[in-house]
Amino acid sequence: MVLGLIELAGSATPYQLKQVAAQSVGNFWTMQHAQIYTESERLAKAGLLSEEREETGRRRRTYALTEAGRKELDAWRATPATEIGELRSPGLLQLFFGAEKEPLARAQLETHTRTLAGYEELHASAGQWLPEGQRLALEAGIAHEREWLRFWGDLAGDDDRAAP
Amino acid sequence: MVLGLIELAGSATPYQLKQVAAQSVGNFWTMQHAQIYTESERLAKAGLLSEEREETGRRRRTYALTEAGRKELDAWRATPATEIGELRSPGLLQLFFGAEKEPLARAQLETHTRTLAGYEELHASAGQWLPEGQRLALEAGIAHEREWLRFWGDLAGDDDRAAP
DNA sequence: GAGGATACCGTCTAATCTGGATGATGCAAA
DNA sequence: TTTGCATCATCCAGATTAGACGGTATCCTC
Repeated sequence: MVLGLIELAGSATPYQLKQVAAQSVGNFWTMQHAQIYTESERLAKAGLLSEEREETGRRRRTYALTEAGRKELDAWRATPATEIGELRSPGLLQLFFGAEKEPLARAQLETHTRTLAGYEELHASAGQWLPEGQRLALEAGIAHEREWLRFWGDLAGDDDRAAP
Repeated sequence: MVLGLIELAGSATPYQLKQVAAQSVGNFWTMQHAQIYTESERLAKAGLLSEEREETGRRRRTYALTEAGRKELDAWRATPATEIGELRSPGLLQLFFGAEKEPLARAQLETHTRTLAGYEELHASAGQWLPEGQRLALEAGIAHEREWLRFWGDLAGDDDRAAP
């Protein structure tokens, strides 16, 4: 992720990476900011990033891909992942262990609705100018949010239909 | 998760928890086995679990919910989560950063297909006897797997349609 | 009934990651 | 000038991960 972000940015400080990540890839793959710092350092030590540091003031470190870094990134991209990841939804966990459907569904609906709205706005405003991979990832996010809305929506409505 | 699993089992050793988790909740929320041991220990120390240990041989520890543990679990269930979790799909990450669509989609399709088949089999064979929450969670998993199949299926087919 | 294969089970370690605090720098407005 | 806010880097304790390791029970074979 760090290599990929730096490729997109050309060169960047860890702080900038964190900013960029927060509004893009961070929606489905997160890293703590502290980890971005240590990871950049490690990658530099491994020769995959070049590091340039301000001598004064903030002493920011600016990183860029080295030839080895670009190769590593390409190699990673060229090896299609077979793992599928986890859903890891706290709400689903509560449902699994017997939480009441109605209030849970309402709470989840609210957040998912907001998230979806944000994605769709981004897609409408920036969709056409995004690199294809990023646009597709965004569309995947939108599709899954819609799925969540369907799912929790059904649960929230259940009681109304069942009660009478 | 540990409290919930122990409630379902009545009482259990960490090893058993790991087994049960692996085939159920573990599909969307994982924990390393080492962590299940330390977590059980911590919960016991906090008074939420009772601990009974074999004096000889394997010296297994068997845990059960205490009154405080049941209360804590109930409290957790009664506080609907508002967070929505992450998708965290390695394949999506590669797509985001510009990996080639075709081979990636094929690789992902294969795993997702197998996962979905497993879920559906489970649903067909055990669906009616599962507690409602567990069945619903399984159905959520199935729905999302279907979504992934749609998504990667479109990508795998893209080139065929676009090439000529 | 000895020996070995295999499954069962718990513990350990190093490396990494998390959440959040801390504190410093730079910039702009009052 | 000072005050406030955004920017930025580092640090820490505790939690988590991956996987090795070692011991215990069971069962099979000769």
